[in-house]
Amino acid sequence: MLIGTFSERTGCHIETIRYYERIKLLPKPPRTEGRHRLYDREQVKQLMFIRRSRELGFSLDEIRILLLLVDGKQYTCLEVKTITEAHLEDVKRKIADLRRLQKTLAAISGQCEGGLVPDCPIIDTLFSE
Amino acid sequence: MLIGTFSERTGCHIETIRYYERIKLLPKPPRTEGRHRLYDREQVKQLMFIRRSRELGFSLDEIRILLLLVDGKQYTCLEVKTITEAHLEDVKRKIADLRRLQKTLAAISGQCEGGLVPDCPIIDTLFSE
DNA sequence: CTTGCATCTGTAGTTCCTACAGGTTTTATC
DNA sequence: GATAAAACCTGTAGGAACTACAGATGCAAG
Repeated sequence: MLIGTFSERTGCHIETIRYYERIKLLPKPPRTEGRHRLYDREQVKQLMFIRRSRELGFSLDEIRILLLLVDGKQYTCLEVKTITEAHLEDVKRKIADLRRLQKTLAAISGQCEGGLVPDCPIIDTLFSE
Repeated sequence: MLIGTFSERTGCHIETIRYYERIKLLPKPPRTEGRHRLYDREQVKQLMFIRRSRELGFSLDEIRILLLLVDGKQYTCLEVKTITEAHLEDVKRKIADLRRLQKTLAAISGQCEGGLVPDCPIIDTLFSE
């Protein structure tokens, strides 16, 4: 598949795909005779993983490590354990934060149900020190 | 409290705090006679909210809107419903993605338990098309 | 009163994209 | 098979969200 289709399937802009290739986050794909890039399904999965991880707030460097982890063979067992455990903590915290945000948003939306504009400082009870 | 303490309590770099003030995400704080910034607990909450939202992948513009939402009185009831509902969808998807990531990481970590370096392509079954 | 640390303003650099400009390749149409 | 439109190419410049100085000022302690 050409880069346009690849872009559509992954929801990733064409420019971003070329950027990821430049910084070596994605491997250099084979080309057609006219030098157009060619991708397959395997790479769709990989780019989806990258895109979603980015949306979840992981940096490209963190994603680079995650990809190597999932790929296996780049790290020793101890390193794998250390890195995954750290990420697991991070992921748990993010889930907890998102749940709280979800509740707040639902509460705000609910208050509006009756035609009232919400005015209580809900934020106070959330994301506090 | 001075900006140093404020920075510690929120986990936000001093430069970032000043940057947020410059782009009007944070209000201009009162100053001491020597022009040093003064913050209170209320602002700690607000900045924590901003920081965590950023970690969860929201843009500063989205956060600006979230802050106005939570603050009330900036939007009509219909606007509030529309915006919160859109964000709720987004939040739900993020939680689902994080859960899958959590499972993957746990699986990787688990495989290592026995001293084995993981080598199966777990990524294939996750974050696919 | 001076030494050292925190803060100040301002600017330049980094990361992660995003948007052209100007040129080539492919594909659809006549 | 000519040609026009769409998709692709490389390269560079711009934008968002920080981050890291440099050089000056404020302030508390010895």
